[in-house]
Amino acid sequence: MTKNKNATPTPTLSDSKVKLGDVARKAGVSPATVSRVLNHPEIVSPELRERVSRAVTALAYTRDSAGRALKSRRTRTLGVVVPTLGISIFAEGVEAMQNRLSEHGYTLLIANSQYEARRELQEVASLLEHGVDGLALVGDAQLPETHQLIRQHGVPYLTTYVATARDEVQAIGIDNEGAAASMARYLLELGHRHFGIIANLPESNDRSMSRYLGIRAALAEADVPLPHSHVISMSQTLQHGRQGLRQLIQSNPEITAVMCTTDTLAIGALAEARSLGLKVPQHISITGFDDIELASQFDPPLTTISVPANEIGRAAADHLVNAAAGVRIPVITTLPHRLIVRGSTGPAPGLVRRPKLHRTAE
Amino acid sequence: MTKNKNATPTPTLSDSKVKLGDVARKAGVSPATVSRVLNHPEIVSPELRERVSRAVTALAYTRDSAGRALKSRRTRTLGVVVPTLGISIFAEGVEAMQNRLSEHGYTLLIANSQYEARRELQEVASLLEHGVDGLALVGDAQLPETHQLIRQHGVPYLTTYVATARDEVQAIGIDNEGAAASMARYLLELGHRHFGIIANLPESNDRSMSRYLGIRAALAEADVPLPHSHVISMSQTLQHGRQGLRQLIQSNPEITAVMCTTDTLAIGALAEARSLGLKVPQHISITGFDDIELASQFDPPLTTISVPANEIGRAAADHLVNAAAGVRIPVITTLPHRLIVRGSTGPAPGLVRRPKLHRTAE
DNA sequence: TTGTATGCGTTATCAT
DNA sequence: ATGATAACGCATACAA
Repeated sequence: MTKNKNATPTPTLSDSKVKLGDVARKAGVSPATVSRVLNHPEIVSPELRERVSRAVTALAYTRDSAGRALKSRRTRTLGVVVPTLGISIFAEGVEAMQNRLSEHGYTLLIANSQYEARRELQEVASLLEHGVDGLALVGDAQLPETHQLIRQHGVPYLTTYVATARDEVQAIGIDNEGAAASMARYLLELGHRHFGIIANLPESNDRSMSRYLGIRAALAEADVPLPHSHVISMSQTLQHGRQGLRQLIQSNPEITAVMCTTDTLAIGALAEARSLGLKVPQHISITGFDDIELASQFDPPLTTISVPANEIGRAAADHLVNAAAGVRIPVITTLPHRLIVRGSTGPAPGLVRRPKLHRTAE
Repeated sequence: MTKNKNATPTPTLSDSKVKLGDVARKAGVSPATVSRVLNHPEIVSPELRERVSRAVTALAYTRDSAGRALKSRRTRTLGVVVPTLGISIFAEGVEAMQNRLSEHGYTLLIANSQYEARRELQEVASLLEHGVDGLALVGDAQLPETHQLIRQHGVPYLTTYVATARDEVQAIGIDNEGAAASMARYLLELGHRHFGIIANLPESNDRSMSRYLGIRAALAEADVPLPHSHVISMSQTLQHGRQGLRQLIQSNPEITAVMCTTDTLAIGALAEARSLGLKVPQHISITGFDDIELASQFDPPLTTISVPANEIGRAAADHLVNAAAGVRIPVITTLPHRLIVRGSTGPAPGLVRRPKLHRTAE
């Protein structure tokens, strides 16, 4: 820990310890003026503004965020907690959010919960302690303490990837239940009557649960039974998608349509179907949810629901930046999803009814 | 903006504005003592320690990061800039890094450069202004200004996913060139003599460039020519992988082995090979790089190089936390990669030589 | 329009 | 071992 004063000969770039006062001295103005030029340039006379700006660049001055935050009570930092970055729609949403925040001079703190509500709480606590000006969560399965803690801190926050949330929490996302139901109805129209479901339903994944419930509701409405044995819960990997399909088909050979709550599971299922010698969609139809990049490129391409992760991330960023600036926005935003019909679905075997193409929902 | 003093009846959770002084008063000690209990419990008498702890929990006190940072000159925040989170190995690395930092009480600021060096510089500047205690970058293609800026701030940093970097920059990653060369040698042993390459070579992707150079070197050493027309540069999507293979094969039907610098390109190529009626590996061998989840699940499963993204993220986190604490670590870490032979590669058509299985390199 | 002066919440140095 | 006190760097209320 040795202080290296005057270690480098160049005076301008020598020490990173340039502070507001140094700039002020160099420009021959008061510290307050420098601060004004930096924060509200319009209220400073052009000449001083110019003088100060030159001094700033000459000294390569950058504001110290700590002093700034202490005085202004804002860190220009937002936080986000996602289940995992390993799921591409979350990675995409986070990236979109960061891109938008970058335009606003904000910066993004990221954390992941691994689908565990308790861990989510811990990460939220950590982010709050680090002074985030706002917070984005995913889904609607937080512990009550989590909401309590955030509110106690008086920090604006919202949840994403769902359209509605309990407890007056703002939400930006899609109607998972409705989307899944529309997918089920589409398959019903194709004549399918024997459904299998592969869903990842850990405790704190309410999105998959909503999707599952949406399917259930649509089938119930059409008086199509969905026995317990036709529903399999699997964690979200290609491997488990394969395994799910195998179990489903071996125990219930009558199934003609397998609905998965995510594309990852669905693509695993597609791969396994091929391994089992099942032709898709001639023998069996398979659907996903999310519309990840691979969905359109797989053989056969996957019928799925597109989730506008980019828009979600952008909207969350905009909303939080506004809220942090004190602008109250009462919007609960339900973003549109789309049912994208591709090659993995077709009429139930033995029927001649043709699928309608490219229906859009909502 | 109305101050709501005493708005809630519960005194303990009412205002988030509990500060160190409040705790001190409640515990009947000085602020200094509270600070000591929080930061150096061991130098405080057990009784006071106890009294203070109780007051802390009773008031639900959390330290204010701004005041803390201002005084201690550390934010307990690290920054990372990746090209994009859309590439799974980067998402995986970032997640691993965050997980590790979380254990240390650190928090992670994230930014993405979209493979643009100038943007990377901007994001670095932003992170530095936000007071990060350390910084992780990707690759070795930064602008000189980027390094200059970071050093000027005196912040510890390193670069990842590469084993070496110019200018004495610390690096944690794999030997991309060597790994790609070993893959090329493996294909040479299988009898291949006509190679095609699909690489994503934007200006600031030195990893792909290294891989490409590694291949080139291995082929040159074996006196196998690699004509210009056999090398195609494509951005990293499945679509472009398809397109790359099509162009390559249509223009150069003699090619029997296509090496891609990433799995995404390779899987696109595999998909296109199937569309073109080419059997893999009977007619053509295809290789990737990264070993993403899909690589082992595709049909045929992809021969590739595994990149230990988790280890990279963890090591980067550990290194930076140490460095931020003032511990100087001179380690440049080259992590091991593995050549993973799967079903997408086989002997060159017309030969009976069999592939050796599961060789590991380095 | 510009300057002066104060305090944001914390930690650390100094006494005691 | 504990308490008083002085910064840390900046933004703003107020004075000029």
